[in-house]
Amino acid sequence: MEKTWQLALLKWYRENKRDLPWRRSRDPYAIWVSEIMLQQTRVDTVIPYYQRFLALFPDMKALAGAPIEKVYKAWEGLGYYSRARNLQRGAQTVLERFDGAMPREAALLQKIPGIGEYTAGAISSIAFDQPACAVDGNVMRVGARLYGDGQDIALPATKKYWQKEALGWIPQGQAGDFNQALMELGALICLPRGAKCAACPVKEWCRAFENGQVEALPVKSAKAKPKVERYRVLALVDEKERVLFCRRPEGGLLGGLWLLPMLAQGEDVESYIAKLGLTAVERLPLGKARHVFTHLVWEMEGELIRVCGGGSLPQGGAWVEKGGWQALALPGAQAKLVRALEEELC
DNA sequence: AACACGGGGGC
DNA sequence: GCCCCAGTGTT
Repeated sequence: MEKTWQLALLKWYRENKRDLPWRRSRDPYAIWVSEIMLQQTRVDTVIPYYQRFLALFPDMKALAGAPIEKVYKAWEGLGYYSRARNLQRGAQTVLERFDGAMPREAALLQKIPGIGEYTAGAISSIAFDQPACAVDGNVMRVGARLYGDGQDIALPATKKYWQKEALGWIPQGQAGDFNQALMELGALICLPRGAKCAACPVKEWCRAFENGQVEALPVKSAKAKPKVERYRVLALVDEKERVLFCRRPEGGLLGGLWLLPMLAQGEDVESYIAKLGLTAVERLPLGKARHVFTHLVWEMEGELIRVCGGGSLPQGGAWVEKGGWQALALPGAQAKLVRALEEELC
């Protein structure tokens, strides 16, 4: 054990790192986009989105000036849609408040919408080689095992602890590679379950490996069970074969995305239709669908209702021609019902 | 400190 | 079906 685990890890990273698209760029904007996409999202999922997004919005100005609808469409299916909105707001912020140049210091980066402690440290270290830490779930897992630490990583206080520790680990002038090396170790070797300790470059230094505690660490307290909500999903189809979609308000669940109107259990379908000045001509079931969010479950029952007449539109509502909804950003939550609708209409 | 906020992958 | 994840913003 002639050297430190930090240098062993760095050496391993340089020999084994994956060839990822954002690692081919030194453009802070490109690195920023990748870090936002990678929040709570796996590398394999992100890659195609990243490439499409950079082709669509190659620089900060292109993103800042784009219609938000296009930004949402590019994000469709990635989830956590406030990331897309904040990324654009962030680009506008950098152009207006920072003269178009990304700040180098983590503390300044954190003033940009969508950039929190982790992402500020990641951009500062990776794009600018500033000595900042970037502590995420991976880094806490690696730390907990290396040091045999049983603190609950679900607690904010534990994150604070590891941020302070991780700052002290950074080899002089190599923050970018070192931080990426920690994440790479967490992603490839020090897995949540089934860790590949035999292939680990720092196993000689690992307390959990030494004590047979690898699977027991890190400690993470359980989250509350998701709440179940039941909805009737309506595909209202008018005489011209147009379908009513509603755009969700910004900020909340699926903010900015388009959905078929949903009625909570107990709400009356007839009166909803009547309120829009419509008359139901024909009704047929579209089947059931279930969608699980982190904190919520939607149990939906779809119904196609052919209507005539028409007066008012609901909040955020619009009649969309058959097939026209391909251009809208639709969440995965209703994908099954929208497919069933398409089958009925063709 | 707790909660809201998506979706996909692994077993 | 259950668990996990390259977090941030709001309250």
